[in-house]
Amino acid sequence: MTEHDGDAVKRRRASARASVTIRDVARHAGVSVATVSRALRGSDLVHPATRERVDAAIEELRFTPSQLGRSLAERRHAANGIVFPDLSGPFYAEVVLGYEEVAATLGRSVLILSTHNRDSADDMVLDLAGRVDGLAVFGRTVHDDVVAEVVQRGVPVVLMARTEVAGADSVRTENVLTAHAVVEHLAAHGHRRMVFLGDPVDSTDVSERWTGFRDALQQAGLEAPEQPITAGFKEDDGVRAAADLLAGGLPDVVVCANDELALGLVEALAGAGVRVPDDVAVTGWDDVMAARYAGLTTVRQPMRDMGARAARMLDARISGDGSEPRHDVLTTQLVVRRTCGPHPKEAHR
Amino acid sequence: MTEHDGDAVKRRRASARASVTIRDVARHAGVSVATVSRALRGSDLVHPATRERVDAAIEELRFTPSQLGRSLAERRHAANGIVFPDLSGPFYAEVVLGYEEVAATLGRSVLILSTHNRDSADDMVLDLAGRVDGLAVFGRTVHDDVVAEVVQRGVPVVLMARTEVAGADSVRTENVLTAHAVVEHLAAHGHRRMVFLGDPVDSTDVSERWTGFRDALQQAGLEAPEQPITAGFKEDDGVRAAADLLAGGLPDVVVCANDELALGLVEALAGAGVRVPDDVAVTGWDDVMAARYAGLTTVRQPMRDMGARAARMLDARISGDGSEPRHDVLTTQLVVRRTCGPHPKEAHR
DNA sequence: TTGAAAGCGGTACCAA
DNA sequence: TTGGTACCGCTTTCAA
Repeated sequence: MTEHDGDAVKRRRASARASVTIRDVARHAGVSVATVSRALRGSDLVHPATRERVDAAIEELRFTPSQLGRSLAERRHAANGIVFPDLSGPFYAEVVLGYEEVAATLGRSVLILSTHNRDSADDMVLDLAGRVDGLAVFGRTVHDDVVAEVVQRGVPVVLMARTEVAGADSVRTENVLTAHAVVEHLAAHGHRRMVFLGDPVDSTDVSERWTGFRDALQQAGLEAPEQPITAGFKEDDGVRAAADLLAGGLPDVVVCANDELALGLVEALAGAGVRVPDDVAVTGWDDVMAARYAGLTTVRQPMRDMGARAARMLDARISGDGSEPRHDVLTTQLVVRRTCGPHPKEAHR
Repeated sequence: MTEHDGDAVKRRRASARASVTIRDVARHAGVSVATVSRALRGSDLVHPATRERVDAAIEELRFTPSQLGRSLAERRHAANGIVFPDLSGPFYAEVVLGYEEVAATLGRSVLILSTHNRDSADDMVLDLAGRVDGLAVFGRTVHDDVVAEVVQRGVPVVLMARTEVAGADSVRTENVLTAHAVVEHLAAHGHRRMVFLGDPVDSTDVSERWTGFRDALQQAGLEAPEQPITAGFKEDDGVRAAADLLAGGLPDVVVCANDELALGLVEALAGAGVRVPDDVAVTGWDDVMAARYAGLTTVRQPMRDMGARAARMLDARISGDGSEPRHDVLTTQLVVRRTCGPHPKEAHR
């Protein structure tokens, strides 16, 4: 009776998901699970004839090894994570693209998470850290101590577009030199009164762009505003900013923290009858696709390369590279188009 | 001696990654692993005092439960996958966004994979299927039999922008009606000779857009081309198409399979001195951000909603919904801008 | 070359 | 309320 009950339980359990396990294959092929495992891994300690029997059994039973069992035994996930503040906009897609491509080539799956600055972001990232062999973290997503915690747990971390944290690699793009280049270019147009639109508190990138902008103005002997005009990252933020600018009087130039902001601004200004660049010049940052069609002067960043690099750095760490953390800085370049004003000598594109 | 060796081995193994396990916590708190597990799961069969001891031990040992062990025991991954042909372009990002957002809310991680029409795509998807509780597959990524195989294995699948496969849910956007709307709108402009740019073989979407286009022309009593002008999905493909069109003689309108193609075409035509829409009208499909700034007349699709819906469908299946497969069709709408020609009566945007 | 068995880190049933 | 223990599915010694 008891025996019978036990059987019933066992059967019921098993039927929960009728997955074929390595034991089924072993039984079917008349060998041990160890041998099946070896055959699976392509070990050369398996007799050809045996291997054939195993392969036949695998085929017949349509067996697929469980990643979970495998990962648990191997103590590795064969997966990497990537964390973004948000996935919207044309900007992050490129980073993911570069990252995923490299990770896939290296045989690692990619887990993606966007925090949407939710309160639970910290927990979500910690949870994610428990599912991967390495983690890439973009910008302002979680607090430094969460990053530190992940590092502490032995999960390699690479930071993207974010200030360094002890024990983690990082990749970012150059901002200060390019901010100078932007200002110099605009000054060469004869523009004098320049303002910066964007919130330095939002990200390391914006912060660097703002200070670079201000310093460049001072170096050029031009009047630098005390403060940036704070704004978010979206087109709507640009639209709102337009209203404020119109109310407060237009400068010669508005240097925007990113393209979406700049595009929204240009659009709204145009809607209000202000001509860009005749009445006011505008520049962006990122060089998203829409910037080309809007003729927006901006700064190009190698986003895809950033993703790819992060994936490779992570791979090195996971593979046991114990050297000092690396901090790569990718170069960016000014892309001159229409919104900075007429430029007789420079080449358009 | 043997004992000593065993110990050494054990220690070496353990130090491979000094992770704290539930057994360590149990020992530390002076309880059984079962109790720790219960405390972890928030079971109310744990005495408050005991729980406190367990919590203290967890805290002290900085214990984090292993997702792997948990998943293996629970026989679930708490993760979903999503497969794309490619991640580039402003288009897919929106789908991922909608998908990830819902999945995250439902407590599932998201694994992302792009196949880049690699030969190994089939294997990559099968591998991915082994790491998730459900899979969303976009467009032409893998063969139908791979999808069938995944379904066979008991992993719920939802297809996006792709023809149905037995046993899988699907979400797609409406193409035929909108193709008619596009043609009718263009005909109202007085345009007569219309051609279609894009390759129906590339995707179900393009195929439907092409046949809808052709049928609409016939219904309108206009001459319909026998064949589309084949082209890929990128701006470059549009640039190449421009050269061919210029060589072969311009039609009144070029209806493009997607926006990037249309934008590349418009750009290249402009570069060749052809005025859009005066000399030739152009329309796209997708309504990506750049389309707004280029004034491209196009068709808007609710990409984010598609992703969100796929995630919810998957959730229902994973949760045991055994009803007949659902096939949702999302409505799309014509967005009239400049590139279709002057339209005195309609509203711009 | 092969097999037995001890893990990997949890969960949950059964008995106490 | 608790503890003992048998799994979950695979990998990898160790011994034969």
